[in-house]
Amino acid sequence: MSDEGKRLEQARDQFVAQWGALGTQWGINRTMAQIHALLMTTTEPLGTDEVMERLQISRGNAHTNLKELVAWGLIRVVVKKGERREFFEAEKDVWQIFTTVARERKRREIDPALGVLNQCAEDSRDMTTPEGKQFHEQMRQLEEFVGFASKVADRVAGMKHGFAVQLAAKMLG
Amino acid sequence: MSDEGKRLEQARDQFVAQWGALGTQWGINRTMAQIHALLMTTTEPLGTDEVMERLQISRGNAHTNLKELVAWGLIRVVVKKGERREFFEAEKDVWQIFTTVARERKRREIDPALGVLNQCAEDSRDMTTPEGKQFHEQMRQLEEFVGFASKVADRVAGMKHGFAVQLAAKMLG
DNA sequence: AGTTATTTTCAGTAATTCCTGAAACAACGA
DNA sequence: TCGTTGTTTCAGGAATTACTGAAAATAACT
Repeated sequence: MSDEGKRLEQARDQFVAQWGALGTQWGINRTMAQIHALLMTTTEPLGTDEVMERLQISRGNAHTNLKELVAWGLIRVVVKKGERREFFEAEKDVWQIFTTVARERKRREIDPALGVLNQCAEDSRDMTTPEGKQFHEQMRQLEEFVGFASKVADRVAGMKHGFAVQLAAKMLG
Repeated sequence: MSDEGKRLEQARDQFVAQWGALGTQWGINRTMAQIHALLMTTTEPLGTDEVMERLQISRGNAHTNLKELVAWGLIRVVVKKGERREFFEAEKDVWQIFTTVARERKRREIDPALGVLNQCAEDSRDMTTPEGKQFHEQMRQLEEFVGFASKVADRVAGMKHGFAVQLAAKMLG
């Protein structure tokens, strides 16, 4: 292999390893983050066996996390003609990746919180003691804020890239 | 205890339990989230023993997570005069809570990612093959986006509540 | 100084999360 | 139909993370 080929391989390995470590910080399991990193930096779609090989992981592990990434919408199944097995390729557009992750995190982090807060605010609506009123008020404020965050997330995740850049430029400017 | 007293206690227990469960989704350990929920909905500052009692946890666990919450800036140490032991009270203002969490998450999730991407983009700057160029380009785009997100996060975390509401109203309107 | 109250640390254990490897299953062609 | 190739599931084990309980350290008082 060419010299640059080796360097690329090394750089990619670096990225895969470090992105995997970051994943754990993000509450995403290491393998999933590693597969994502690998596919994001590979032009050709890869099959399960190649992923297993490159990351030195078991078939079950590769399978589970590939499917999970598909469920998130971060990678796609690709069928090559003449090939019976499935290949996978990652979404490469950064804004797309961001909106996908944002939607998923909202679904998993914000929406359930909103449910809890709704419930708690409701259950304490008619309390009359100072302590009870304070509790209700705190729940109400949290609910309001999280509901608000939810709307913002929806709006941002629905934006076209150009529009988001414009908005953010205004914010930073 | 009064009837409403019991209902409040139940409501709070609900909140504490569910907020704890949510915490795990957020990558925060259950106990830490529970203590935070308890203190957020309690007017009087609580001591370590009371926290242990209310959540049925060990001293070590209570201690560690109280200190962790202090480190995050989500709760404060309070000294009551005439009392030798430490008491803790939570920040109750929702916008304060949000900016604190935002800052911490940025520090733990965004900044390290930026480091990795910087490195990888740098290491691949001079690659000449198509595959190498593509890799570099992908790193560059990720780096650009995450750097951008970093700035946005700083800006938002530094905003006064009123200004943020205004901005968001514009976004949602 | 000694005594008591409180905080901090940490070795060992419990709980949770993740991964492996093999078996079961499905799809296809001969 | 059967054999082959590829996919999916899952019981058991490995790795990680969280918690306990008690001992050590610190601080405050007499």
